[in-house]
Amino acid sequence: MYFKHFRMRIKKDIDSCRTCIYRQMLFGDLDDFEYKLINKARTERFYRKGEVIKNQGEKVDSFLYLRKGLVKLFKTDKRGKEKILSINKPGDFVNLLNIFSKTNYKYSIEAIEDTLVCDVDLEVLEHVICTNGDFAMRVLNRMSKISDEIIENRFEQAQKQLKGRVATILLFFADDIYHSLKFDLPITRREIGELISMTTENTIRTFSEFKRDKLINIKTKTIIILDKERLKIIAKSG
Amino acid sequence: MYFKHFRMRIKKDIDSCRTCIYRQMLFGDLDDFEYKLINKARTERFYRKGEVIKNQGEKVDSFLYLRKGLVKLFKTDKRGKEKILSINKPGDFVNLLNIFSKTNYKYSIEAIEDTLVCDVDLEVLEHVICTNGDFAMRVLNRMSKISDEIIENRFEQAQKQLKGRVATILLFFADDIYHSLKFDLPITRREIGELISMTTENTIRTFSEFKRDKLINIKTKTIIILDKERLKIIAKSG
DNA sequence: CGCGGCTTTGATGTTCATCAAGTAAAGTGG
DNA sequence: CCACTTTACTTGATGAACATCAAAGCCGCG
Repeated sequence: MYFKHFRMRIKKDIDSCRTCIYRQMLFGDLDDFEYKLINKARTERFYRKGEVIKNQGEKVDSFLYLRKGLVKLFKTDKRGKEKILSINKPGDFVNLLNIFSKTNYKYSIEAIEDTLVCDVDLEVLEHVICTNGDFAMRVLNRMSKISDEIIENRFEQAQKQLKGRVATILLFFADDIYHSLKFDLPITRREIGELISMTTENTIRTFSEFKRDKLINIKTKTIIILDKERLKIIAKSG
Repeated sequence: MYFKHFRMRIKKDIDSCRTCIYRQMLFGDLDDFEYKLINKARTERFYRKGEVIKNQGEKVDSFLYLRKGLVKLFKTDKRGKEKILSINKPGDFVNLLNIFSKTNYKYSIEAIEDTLVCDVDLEVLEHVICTNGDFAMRVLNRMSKISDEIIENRFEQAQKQLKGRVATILLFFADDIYHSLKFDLPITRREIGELISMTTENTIRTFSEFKRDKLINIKTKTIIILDKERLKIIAKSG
């Protein structure tokens, strides 16, 4: 694979963290001493598209948050088929829900675009949680919100059939990830299928159908949303 | 409904809490002062089968843990159809994953057997979390574990088809809930369908098929598992 | 330039939901 | 306690949604 020649860069750039808007969300209210502790325990890592960040089975020993790029969380079943659990974007606390269970990763994490991740040593994070109750509450609050979202999302998606799910994922990329009606898909059709629980063939068929109906335009990886309103209706009603 | 004539009992029996094995799991290491705080904020509530404990949309203002009985968490979609998210048994921290998000219940909770619930005022719980970092860590650990289980469960169930899911739910009742090969179903066939995402009719059909194949015996609500090994194989392979 | 993975389309088959219709059981009211 | 109503349960027939299988073109890359 092409990224094998690439040497992973690890940065320790305190200034880039001080100005990081994502940091503010969780670490914003820490006092100077705690902040320095976290910052010393923090590593900034860069991954090329396609690189694996964590492997299913690895020990969970750090807290990850995504600064730039895009990652997918996925699991492999016995037959070797993958299923994508979620796609995370900048600002997401990728593994927050699972880091405190003292077990190994139950899923893998892979960069699907060139990605910058902040990695905070878990022991240090736990130390700060133990000594700063308000910070602990913020972590709990964040975890609950992530959990709320997952429950709500699953519930919504479960009622939909294929067209609705494809429409939803297209709007997800357009609105939540790229903030544009035109974007390049960061994943293959097979992966989209793995994400919304359908086969590659039916993913493609639905794409073709949307193109026929002038909802979108497709040129291999490039998608242009032509009729967002109708796509929204399909995404909602199923 | 028959329970309308029933007056809800609220108890404040400190001794029953001191000896409560479930309490130990989370509140075991609190010091005397904190323990008394929690205990004062605690209410023990009894619900008859069929009673609603929390309604979708209600404010989340307490932490619930189940001492006796059985509850279901469910959501209603636009068309009025219900979907059961999970069934909780004694020892489960029913709403732990969601209580810190400062929003309202995204699901309803209903007793599906006569049920005893401990209800701890959320503000007091949060106070103790803020002042006791080790306790905060135990809460975080518990949340992560619940989350791990949900992810794992969903992943397993998603690969299975109807027979596998029905077999799984039968083993769940036999092994995890009643610890017996013979038990009375606490929910209707429709509800089983809502729990494993299939129609009432197909739930029944699968039951009938299992009966024909001498895997189980059914007499309305009463189930006897005749061939657990074969049932396990079906549950696993799908 | 040829190999392997991605993409595409069509044909076929399976799984499951929906519809219909009837029986059994359980709650309700006189 | 019995008629009445409602809800739960059951089975069969039909059709829709989706997976699977097959085959071919495309594209990047060694």
